[in-house]
Amino acid sequence: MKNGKKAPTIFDVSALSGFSISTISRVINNPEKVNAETRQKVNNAIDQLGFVPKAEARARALRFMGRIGVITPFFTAPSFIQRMRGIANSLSKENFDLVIYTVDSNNRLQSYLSSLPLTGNLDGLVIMSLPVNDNDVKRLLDYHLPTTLIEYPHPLINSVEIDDVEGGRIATEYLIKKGHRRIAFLGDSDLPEYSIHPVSFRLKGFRKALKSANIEVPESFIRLAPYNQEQARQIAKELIDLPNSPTAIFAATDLQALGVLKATRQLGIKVPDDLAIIGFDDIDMADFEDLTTVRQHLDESGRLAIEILLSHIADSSRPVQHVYLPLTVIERLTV
Amino acid sequence: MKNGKKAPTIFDVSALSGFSISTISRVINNPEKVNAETRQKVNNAIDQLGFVPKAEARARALRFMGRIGVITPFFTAPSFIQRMRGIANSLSKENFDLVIYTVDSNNRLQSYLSSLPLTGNLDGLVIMSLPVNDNDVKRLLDYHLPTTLIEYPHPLINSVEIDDVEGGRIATEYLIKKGHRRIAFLGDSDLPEYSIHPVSFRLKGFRKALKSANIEVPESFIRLAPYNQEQARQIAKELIDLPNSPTAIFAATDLQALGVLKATRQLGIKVPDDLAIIGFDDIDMADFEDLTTVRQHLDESGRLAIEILLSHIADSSRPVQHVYLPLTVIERLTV
DNA sequence: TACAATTATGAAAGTGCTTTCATTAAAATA
DNA sequence: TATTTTAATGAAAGCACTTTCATAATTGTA
Repeated sequence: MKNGKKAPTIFDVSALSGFSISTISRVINNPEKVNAETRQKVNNAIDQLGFVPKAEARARALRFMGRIGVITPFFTAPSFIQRMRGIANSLSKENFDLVIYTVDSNNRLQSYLSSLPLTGNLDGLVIMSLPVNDNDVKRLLDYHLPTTLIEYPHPLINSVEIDDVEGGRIATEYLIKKGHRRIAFLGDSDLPEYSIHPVSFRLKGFRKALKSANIEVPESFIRLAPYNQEQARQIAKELIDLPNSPTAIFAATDLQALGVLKATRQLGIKVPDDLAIIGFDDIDMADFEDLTTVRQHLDESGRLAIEILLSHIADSSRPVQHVYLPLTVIERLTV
Repeated sequence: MKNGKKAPTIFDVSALSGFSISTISRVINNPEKVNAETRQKVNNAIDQLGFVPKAEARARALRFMGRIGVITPFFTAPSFIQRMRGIANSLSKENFDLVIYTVDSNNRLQSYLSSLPLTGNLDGLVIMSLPVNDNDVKRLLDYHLPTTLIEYPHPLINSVEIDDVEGGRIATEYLIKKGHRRIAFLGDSDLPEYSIHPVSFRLKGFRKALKSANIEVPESFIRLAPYNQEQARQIAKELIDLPNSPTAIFAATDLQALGVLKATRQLGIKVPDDLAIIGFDDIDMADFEDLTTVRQHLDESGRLAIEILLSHIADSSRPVQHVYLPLTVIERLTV
């Protein structure tokens, strides 16, 4: 198969197969554009020589690597996955490879952030729901690695964001408009050090809306719990057991809202009559469960991030873009 | 530092500094061969432009980081995502990058399969729920690209599989043991040409189990529908409306089982008393919905695939491994 | 001071690939 | 059968550098 010689080039394959280098290149990159018989012969020659195209030469000729990196928190929350889906979908249409870097500690985040821009084997980077500091940004800029941030903004870098305060406000106002006065808030706690915490902004919006409406919230109505359904269910039960319990709960993430919903089912509480529930995110399951929620269009955020990124890769003179995704209450059956 | 332009090339530095590209190149690669004053000027120009020689960057990229590719069907079914999660999780613990190749057509699959082994970019490959032919396998082997298949086996390549026939049998027997005699089957149809179809094996198991138990199935009890909840819900309603309707439904995927479950809620049918439902896969949502199902431990399949892959990367003399994942009925509340 | 060495530089020829464009052969249509 | 389309191929022009070789300027030597 391989003879001990120098690494074979596309020219060797051309010589052995009798076809031009253009055809060899085609067999490798656009096999469907070449006659089956020819393709077969070329492939034979490739196999015979053990030819492996050099990535560096390829990148040089193409002027890009065809590879986008995504730095994302540990693959676990449904919302991350839906963003990823948006990213993967639009990327595959554009014929880019997707390289995923999962972050499970501050250390790892920093290590990615400091090495990735230097390696030169990425055409662009998406940083999802993770904080970057000025130093990281400077490096990204210095090494000309086009980047889009999702959820965490920075003035010098493209971003796709939502206004969490506003989102919290919208959700709460919706509840108020429906006549609720005793409204509880359920958010997540125990966030890992490397991650960001949008929920605290949603809480801010919650407070703001109530203040505008001149409604007092007892502190016992504001609860934080680890981000999972089990704990949310637990808290929901506690809230329901409170004397003068809330008539509505705003859960700052859908996952937790679903936990609350489950609690109501177990307790035989009627939703929305006895208790209204509104979530935040609009994950896939929200639709299935008919959960009323604030949609932030997760898939779209991924799609958009890629769109912006690719446009900046194509034309790096474009000005930095900061896109705000609209937030809307999706009315379903739980309020 | 950088003005919004394209990434500068050695030519830009040449133009700005007034020296030829040869000199620029020398300043970078053999600084001692160029006059100190010239070198200074060139360096100034380099700094001014923020020029980063691509090749050098790439050299630095020779960091110790491996790269694992995963070829996966279009990022959509929850089961794929859970497998991915298993993969991403175990990979992030090791020093490997994860490159994702999403397949949305036969063409693309073939193009990945024929080009990936050649590029030498990957240290290992996982092919998820996608069929490979002997030719593909030969290429993988010839180019020494360690590979693990998930769900679709091949004698010459590592694989992580489940026995779908057996799974269908288990689910059906479970229903029979619970006293059901009129059992319907709901599977998915309209599979894209490039994908595999485990559900047909589950149907085989279904038939087998019924035969062993001497139970006849009317053909009207065996239904296929596109893979989504909406259609599943529709079909469920039709089944329920049948004269002498089934007392149990085996949905060959959880997603469809959940569609059925939703139909029962809308129709006010009591589960499991009026209708029992069993699914297959055990996706996250199954737990939330208390769906009785056959667990195939999706996360684990991803984890295992990586484990096998890495061990083969470390020691290529290892014999091919075919691992069968156990299937068990997870008893929850719908049967 | 004449001539060889040395040093600093640029022109141009690679490097291994991709892609555009033109050409030819084959198929489809009139 | 003549003519337009389409498919399959090759020639050649990039791509972003590195390297070789030739040339000019400077220094060293007798």
